[in-house]
Amino acid sequence: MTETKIRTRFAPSPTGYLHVGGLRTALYNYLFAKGNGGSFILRLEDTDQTRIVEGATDSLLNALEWAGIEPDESPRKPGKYGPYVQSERLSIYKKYVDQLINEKKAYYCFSTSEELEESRQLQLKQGLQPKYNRKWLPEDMGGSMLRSEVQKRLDAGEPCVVRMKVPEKRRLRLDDVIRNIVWFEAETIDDQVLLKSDGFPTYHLASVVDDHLMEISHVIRGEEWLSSTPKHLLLYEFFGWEPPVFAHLPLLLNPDRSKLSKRQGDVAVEDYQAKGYSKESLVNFVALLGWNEGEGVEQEKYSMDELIEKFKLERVGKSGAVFNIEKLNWLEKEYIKATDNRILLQKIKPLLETALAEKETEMDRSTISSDDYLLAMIELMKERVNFVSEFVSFGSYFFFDPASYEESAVQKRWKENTPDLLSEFLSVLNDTEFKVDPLEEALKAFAQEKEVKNAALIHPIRLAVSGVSFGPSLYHMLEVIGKETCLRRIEKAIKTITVPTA
RNA sequence: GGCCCCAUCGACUAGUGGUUAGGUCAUCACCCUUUCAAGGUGGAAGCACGGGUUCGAAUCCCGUUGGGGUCACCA
Repeated sequence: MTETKIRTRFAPSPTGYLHVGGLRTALYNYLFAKGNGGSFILRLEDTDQTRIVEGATDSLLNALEWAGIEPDESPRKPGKYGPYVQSERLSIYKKYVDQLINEKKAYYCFSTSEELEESRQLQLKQGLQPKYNRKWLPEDMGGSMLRSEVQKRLDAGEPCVVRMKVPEKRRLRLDDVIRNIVWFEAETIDDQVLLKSDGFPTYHLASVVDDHLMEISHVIRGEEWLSSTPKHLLLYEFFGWEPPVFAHLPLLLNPDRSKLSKRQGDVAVEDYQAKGYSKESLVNFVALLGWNEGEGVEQEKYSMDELIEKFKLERVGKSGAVFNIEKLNWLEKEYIKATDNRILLQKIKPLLETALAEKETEMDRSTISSDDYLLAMIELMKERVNFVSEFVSFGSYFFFDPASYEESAVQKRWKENTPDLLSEFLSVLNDTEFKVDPLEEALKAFAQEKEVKNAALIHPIRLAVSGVSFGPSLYHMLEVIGKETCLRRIEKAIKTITVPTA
């Protein structure tokens, strides 16, 4: 028995950005292909000329590449990437449409959109389900329209479309990997347009023809396609082709459980990219929306390689999944904690350069730009940040003197005796080596001598040095930032902060 | 409205006739602690409803309800 080669595809239309739902669809197709020694291809469905958005193709390609989902083959010249493009294949579709017409499985239709609308309204008024009425069905297909009449109109160049002739009484059976058996009655299916009056195919025709010609073995797509699948099944039958295996994925939902949409938050991959999410966390997160390993496996973090190894189409669920950002945030944080400091360093450098270019700093630029300094800062901050960008924003005091002091912290921590206490402690600090242990010893000894709690020094010093009430261990922070800067900041704080009046 | 899909904690889910219904995120409490995190421990929280089938249903069947998708010369 010969195994059919696994081939999957992702077939977006270039109408904008890559939707996170699209990302998941692409990912599942990719994972399934890779995990089964198959190929994954990319196909641009640009058959609606009116909806094409300039730059959309590039943004789609970039997002996919960023996520690490790369197609295996390309119709372009060797060495150059590029997806299959439907608008470049019009003659192919035309050929197959002609075949269907010759075989009386499709027919020309000259109805105008006004007529169509009128007919729809009429049927609605009669309480009927609006359906296309086959006024152009030729006599040799069971209609009353003369072939010669059709030909005459065609010759006159009258605009027309081609519709498929859906059989009267038929039950169509879909065997879906995820949804099992689904039955459809042919009478509920309209005579779908296959070729539009501008000569472009509709999605239905183009995708069936392409999936066949490109030898796609598994069509893995969103559930929104489920109800048009019987049309596709019929087309495979018309052509005498073996249909691919279908798998209709559950939808991604808004928190209110409607289909995930703009309006209720970000839906574009590039939005998440811009917000600073890493590809690892986004891919990981989206993979878990509808798929899991099962059988008591408690793993939450998966690398792309692990996903390829473990992904099983059969383990994809049936019900829609809410795109819950909180878990994504948690994953992002997990990834930062698990990332090597040197890799984080590379991610932070460009961000820091931008920040330094925009702002004056009283610190030594060569020091704060040095790898050693940044690595030390990363070590202190990595389990406190939510995004890589926060190393620079929340950790700004590693690079800039505080421009202001957190109001509530001043209220709470800056007491009447604080300025005097700090002034005195300053000279102690001046004689202290700026290392964690000596700093801690010095502070505790001083507090004891002055008969104050450690906290009476710790909190004000943190405030003076960082400007905020939260952050890493004080002693570690002081050590990294260094004596010169710390002393300068404490002096400045003593002069600047006014004791709050109770 | 027709057709189709779906239904376990707030969210993601495990579970395929017998479980104290498990895990993760979020949440709450406590511990650790100079703060914030991180970490540790513990808690609250769920089988939509109604009928069957069965000795026994989250699990199988039917119905109800609810949610969603789709009904274009858009994909």
